Amino acid sequence: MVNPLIRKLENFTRLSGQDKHLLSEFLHEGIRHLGPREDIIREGERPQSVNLVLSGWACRYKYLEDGRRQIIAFLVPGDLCDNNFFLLRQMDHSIGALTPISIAQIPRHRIEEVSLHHPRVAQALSWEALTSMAIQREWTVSLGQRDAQERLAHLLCELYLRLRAVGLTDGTSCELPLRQAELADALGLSTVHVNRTLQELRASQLIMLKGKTLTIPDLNALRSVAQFTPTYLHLEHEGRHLDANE
Amino acid sequence: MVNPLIRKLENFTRLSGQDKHLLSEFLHEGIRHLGPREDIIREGERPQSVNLVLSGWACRYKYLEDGRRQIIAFLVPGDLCDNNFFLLRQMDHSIGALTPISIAQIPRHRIEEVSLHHPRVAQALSWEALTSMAIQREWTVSLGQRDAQERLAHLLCELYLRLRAVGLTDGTSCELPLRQAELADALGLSTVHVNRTLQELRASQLIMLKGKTLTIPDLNALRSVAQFTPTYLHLEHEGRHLDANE
DNA sequence: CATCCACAATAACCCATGTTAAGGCAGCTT
DNA sequence: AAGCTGCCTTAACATGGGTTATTGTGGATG
Repeated sequence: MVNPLIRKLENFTRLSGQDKHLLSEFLHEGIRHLGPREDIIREGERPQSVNLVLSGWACRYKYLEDGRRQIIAFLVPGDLCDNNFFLLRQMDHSIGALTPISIAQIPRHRIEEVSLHHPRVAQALSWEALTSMAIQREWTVSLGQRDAQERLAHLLCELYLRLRAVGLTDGTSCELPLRQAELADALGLSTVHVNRTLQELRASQLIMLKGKTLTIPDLNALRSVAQFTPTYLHLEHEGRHLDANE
Repeated sequence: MVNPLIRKLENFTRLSGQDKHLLSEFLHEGIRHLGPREDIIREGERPQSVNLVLSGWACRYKYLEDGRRQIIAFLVPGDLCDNNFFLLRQMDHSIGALTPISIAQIPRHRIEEVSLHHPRVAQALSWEALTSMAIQREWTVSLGQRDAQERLAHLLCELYLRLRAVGLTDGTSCELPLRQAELADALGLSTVHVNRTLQELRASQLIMLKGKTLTIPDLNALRSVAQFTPTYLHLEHEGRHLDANE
């Protein structure tokens, strides 16, 4: 298994052998394995290191006092959970595993060392932070303006492209190890309505979803339902252009 | 007028005289004055510098094809509009002025220089980026889970505390130069419903809002309506604790 | 000082989505 | 193989908030 972070960063820039070596050393410091519903880090804790998802899915989430839960972000292989968060006194949200997951714990000093002495890698890590902000902004747009069908279709497009960027798609399919309740908490909808909306997308032949496998037979069709524009993922660098259907 | 960025960063850390000197030099490079509805930077452009709000209000926003608009963030004095965005090929959203506004254009090389040679200032700028991400996450929670009254109350608490952090409150009052249509686009509600909800908050004596002045006679009361917890603003550093009513 | 104009305030009606409740089904467990 | 258990599906009904339309209001302008 190649370090999915390297794979992801190569969507932004070419990395030298030395850069990759540096990044692959991130893995040697301590790998944790967690099961579904276990927390990687919890609201209120003080983060001391940076967690990198190697395999499996996780999510940021926050509970309100009365039990409502919002899933704030999904984290897939190659995603950094909390880059730079050690600057803060405490986590303002929790991060939990959704599937069995393995994560590398990267000690703070390694990150700081890289950002001091390896500007190219530091830049790539900044790019990863910028795209995760861009994704958060796009979620704001979805939750504020898009209706249920657009919102769901938009999320599925995003997840498919993010997985493709780290080599985790297979033709027109990818894993989608989420329960409808988790989709609901991410989309700000009820589980019942997520179910209805999935039925609609299925009926329109826009998606197939059996078990934990999602198939998008015609990505452009789904994109147009969602008004999805992939720009915000910032996956194309100079001279390289993404064909969303490729 | 003191550089509001310095004022803001001092909520995170103590800055030396030299640090402050460095930061105040950010202002000398080019100050732009824009009127309401003028854009600071537009979706699709390639950012070449970093914009700092000195006075006035701005917002990030994005239009969907059919004219729906989401306001993604409000920017008040001391906020950096697009720190590090020059790493990206293009803006994935626009930033526009809401009031007459003055902004400093900080050239890319100044920022890079600081992050290479002045780690304390670089850390402070990272902190500012981390808090703006935290605010974005909290907006995700609001849009996904909170009903209209909670959402509005939450936003007002947030804005009041952010303004207080840069010295722009006066007792229990602050400026709120937003039209109801802008609140609506930020909250994912219709203008009609924003109006209804403002009436409710007024009727409950939770806020007073005449002209462009907002008064929150009892911040804790408004906080409890919103289930507002200020942690995510990360305004208290070691040894210093915020009294939300102070 | 009359007229605009942008914005705020209300009212009447409607619909997308929430809520509650009741099956259904597949994969474990004993 | 019977019975759980967790999740998906569906139905009936309720409601928060949207839509459309009209009126009010205060500050700018000729």
